[in-house]
Amino acid sequence: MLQFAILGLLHETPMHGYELRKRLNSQLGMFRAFSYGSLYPTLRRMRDAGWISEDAPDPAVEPKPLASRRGKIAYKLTAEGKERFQTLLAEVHPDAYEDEGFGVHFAFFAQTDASVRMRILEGRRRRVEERREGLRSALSRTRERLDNYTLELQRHGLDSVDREVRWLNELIANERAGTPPTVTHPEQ
Amino acid sequence: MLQFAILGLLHETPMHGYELRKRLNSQLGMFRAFSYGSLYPTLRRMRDAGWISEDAPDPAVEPKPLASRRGKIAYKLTAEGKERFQTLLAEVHPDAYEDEGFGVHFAFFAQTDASVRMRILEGRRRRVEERREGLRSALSRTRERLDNYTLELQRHGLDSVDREVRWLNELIANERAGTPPTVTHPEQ
DNA sequence: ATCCGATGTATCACCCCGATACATCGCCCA
DNA sequence: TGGGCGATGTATCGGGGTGATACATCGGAT
Repeated sequence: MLQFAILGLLHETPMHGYELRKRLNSQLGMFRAFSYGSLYPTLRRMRDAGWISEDAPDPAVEPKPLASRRGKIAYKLTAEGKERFQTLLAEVHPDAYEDEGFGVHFAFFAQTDASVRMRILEGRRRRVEERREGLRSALSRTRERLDNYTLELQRHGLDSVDREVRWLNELIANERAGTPPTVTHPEQ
Repeated sequence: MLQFAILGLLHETPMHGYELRKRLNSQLGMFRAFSYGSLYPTLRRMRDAGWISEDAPDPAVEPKPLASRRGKIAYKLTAEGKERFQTLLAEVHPDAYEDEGFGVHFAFFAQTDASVRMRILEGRRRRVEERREGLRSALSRTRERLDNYTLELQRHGLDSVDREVRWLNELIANERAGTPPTVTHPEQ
């Protein structure tokens, strides 16, 4: 998943690891936050796999006698990396509508085929509706046994899930109407 | 955090690991789901720490020549475990209003001191408001550079955060009014 | 002149998830 | 009577993520 997000961001422009992490946590974030402890090992794995290449800008402009001279590294996609990204964009693996992956896939919808967009949105809706039904029945089953705080927590969780279903319904309706983005939100 | 949740559930009644996991994911879940891969190691750590003890019901009712006879284990709190739970209930560590811990702490509010409840709710609100401001400024800063899908994702995230702030405001107002639980929700 | 926060790369210990294996039990229905 | 099947139940393992930390540079503000 992190790999997919990195491919997508580097598809726009080459970037340093640091900038990559900032974009990861502001654009795709909100639902997921990545740390360096996962970013750098993942970048190394991707380089070894051949999806990306590293540009160490100046080999020896300032040779600095200190041995610990760590240079800045600009990462960019290789041809294989671009191909890999297109492949991932086109497939509708369950990852695309599970919690961890949906946000990332959605963030790249502008580059995704319309039919794939629809399949992902519907898969996600189905997934969230299943959870909603599970919560509903659990709540009605245990309503008496729980104190009011626990109950309120359940209710709030159920509300959140419900809200996401409605959001997905709007998006799906707009996709069908051929009005993909720009849902008219009254801003507060 | 898992430890706190386990202490709280075992505080009601002794339980098997299996039942424990079910309760964990239905009552405190919604925001977090625990797996056996974390549950059993955690139980072992807690047993070693002395918070809980294991009851293997029948030592040798049926000695079954098969060596692989794994018995059911009922976990229950020790005196130290109860004390530990009370300590955790009383302290207002940042964990209590970070994402991972807030849900669990809230679920045990019925057993929590009123002043601690208030401090946790206010801490959580502050935390979520900070995030909201971060998102707001990030959104207005990058509004032009983003495609409409990414924008819509940001907006939905912002809405969610906003909704949580309003929820916390209601809860805090009710706490102040001395009407702790049972917020009047019109049920759909 | 100096301090400080942002930029930048990197690692480590600890923890958690998802999948899997294995075993028993209660229940239905054929 | 038996046979299947889903729920109950304990347990582990690989892969991977988090949070903290270390180190280094650089531009700007005081």
